[in-house]
Amino acid sequence: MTSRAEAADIPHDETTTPNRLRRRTSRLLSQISALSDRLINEGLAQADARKWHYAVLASLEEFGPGSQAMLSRRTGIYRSDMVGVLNELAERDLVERAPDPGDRRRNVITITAQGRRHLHRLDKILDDLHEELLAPLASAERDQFTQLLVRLLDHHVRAPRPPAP
Amino acid sequence: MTSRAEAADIPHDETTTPNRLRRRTSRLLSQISALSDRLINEGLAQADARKWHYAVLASLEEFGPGSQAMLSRRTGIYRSDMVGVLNELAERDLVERAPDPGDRRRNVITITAQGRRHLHRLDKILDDLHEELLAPLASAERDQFTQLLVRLLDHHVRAPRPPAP
DNA sequence: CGTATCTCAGTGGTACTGACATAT
DNA sequence: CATATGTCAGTAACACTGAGATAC
Repeated sequence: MTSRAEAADIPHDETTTPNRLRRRTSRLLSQISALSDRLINEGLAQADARKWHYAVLASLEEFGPGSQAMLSRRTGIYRSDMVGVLNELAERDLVERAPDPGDRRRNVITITAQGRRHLHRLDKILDDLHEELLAPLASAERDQFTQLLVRLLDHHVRAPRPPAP
Repeated sequence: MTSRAEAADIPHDETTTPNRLRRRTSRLLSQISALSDRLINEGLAQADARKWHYAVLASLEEFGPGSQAMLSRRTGIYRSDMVGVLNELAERDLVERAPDPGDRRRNVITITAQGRRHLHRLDKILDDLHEELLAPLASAERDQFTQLLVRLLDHHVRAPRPPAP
């Protein structure tokens, strides 16, 4: 009698139907983000890396050496968490941490040759993972998607709340 | 001398420039998702609610009463976490939890009249929060964005990994 | 028997806060 | 003095695992 109750568990294709539960953008975002994070972390784990490793190494290669606070702003990692990430990277000889002679509060973080090689490996891995993540989207749609995300992020990072005039 | 070093911390408008760090979709996703989660949780907190509350109540109103396992599948909340969410909702008299006479393993969860009122309040709040979240996007772009998210989620939920034929 | 349900206990990574010493 | 930096300790919510008891 109740044996058929399970059939309707997950709602079927109703992408056109207004469906509050499925269409709340915030819900979609967190579900897909969780999915994406899991995918990326699993993939990077095979190279003994985590996603923060990539963020820091990429930032170093693109913008050059910098202090921990600067790296923190570039990558979005809190500066209290940056310490641990840099510890891991330094242990693996992927970055070097040296005191800044010009400002003795700071450390200057530099990517090593080994760090560069590692970064390029991670880039390859991430290419594959993104291919998997974005599989259902055509190339133009992927660009569109990325552009929309960039605009959202820019808006909120630059104007966290409407500034008081 | 070093006082101007901070000026270049955060890269400026380069949405057209290929920028590995900023354009990795997975990074954009988790950053925006974190942002969105914070926004939504702050907003819902003012109504003594959390996002899971909304998911469960909305699911109940749209699809009717159901067991905890069914709710779990509908909302994406793990069965083990559903227990706590339902405890909170039941404490507030927003749902009722009664044993299923037809299957004594199960509880039947039903939304109460008070739960419905609460849900509608949450819906209003969420409308405003989404307005804020999606502020930089035009209406058509919001729909586009949502559609892309839906397609991504559907793809990965229905085909977690390419199914063995 | 195997499987599904509800529950609880616990883990690990994450975002974030607060505080401290040191230096500018 | 106020502010910036690197560090550490700790919190809360979250995604997820595992196991036990009960019922199918």
